[in-house]
Amino acid sequence: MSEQSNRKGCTSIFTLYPSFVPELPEVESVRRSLEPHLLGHIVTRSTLHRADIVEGDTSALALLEGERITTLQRRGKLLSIHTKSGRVLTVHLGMSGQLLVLASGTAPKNATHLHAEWLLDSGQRLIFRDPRRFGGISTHANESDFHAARLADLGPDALTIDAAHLAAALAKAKRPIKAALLDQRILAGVGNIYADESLFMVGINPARLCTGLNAQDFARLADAIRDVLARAVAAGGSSLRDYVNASGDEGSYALEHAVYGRSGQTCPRCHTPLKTRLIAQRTTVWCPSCQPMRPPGVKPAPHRRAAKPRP
DNA sequence: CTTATGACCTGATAGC
DNA sequence: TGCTATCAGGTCATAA
Repeated sequence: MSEQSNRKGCTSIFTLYPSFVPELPEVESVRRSLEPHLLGHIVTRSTLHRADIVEGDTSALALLEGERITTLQRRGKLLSIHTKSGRVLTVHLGMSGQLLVLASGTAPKNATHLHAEWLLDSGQRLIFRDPRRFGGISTHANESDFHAARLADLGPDALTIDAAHLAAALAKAKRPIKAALLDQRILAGVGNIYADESLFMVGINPARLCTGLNAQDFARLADAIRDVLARAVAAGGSSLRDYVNASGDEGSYALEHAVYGRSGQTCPRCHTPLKTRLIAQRTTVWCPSCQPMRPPGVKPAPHRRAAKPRP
């Protein structure tokens, strides 16, 4: 698992290494940690080392050179940097993306795969590093272009997902609920980790088809998604703060996953051996006892006979 | 239209 | 020891 490898030390004043594959909580933690270093500052120089990680205009201006950063936003797993003149630059961390803030004159410990960097008027440098290059950057001249190109196809943010939207979007979907939760057009921010965790929390089998879920299922699922993400944001934030404040230690935080990454172990709730298989091409772990294919008390629907024509 | 699948990419790890 | 095979997964293009 790459989560350990992502937590190596660094000579920067701080590093923003997500403890896990970046999903919504990790991106939100990065966003919050970057804010004090970026907001109000001017990009004095932008440098692109790999043009193919950028979608859109790759000019210095498009890469925010000379621009003053006003806000850092996030929708799902997508981070966006907004400037006073209205330009927008997005960063998606993909599988292995990192955003590093370096003090003047320092270099990252691992200086490979550095694809883009921004020198700030503070002297600090912001660096985008992404070994696997599943992540990337996009540039937009204004807010409406950014919205049309990047936000229009994204569902509402998973941190504030409500039951009504979930039910409306999925009630007629003929696919496993887990596959639907991974679909960023339905809701933005849930990946493989939090999909499995949320489904475990509400006792829904990840292979169950959306059409088999009722309004109460969607309501409890929406509650669980918000809850598990909010708790991860809080924990991830403290982890990053620990790292910044501590003397170089990586921080002791490790989120307690109930099922994710626990293949071959037993359910933390009932101690039944967990099951593992691929759903939507992703490793999926669940408890066959806590997450039955049929909810308790529900019997298979009887076959319906054709109505007899009445004379 | 909806849903499914392979490709992309590199680092870690297991096994020989 | 060094080599090879396998696995991880977010998103996109393409297929069914």
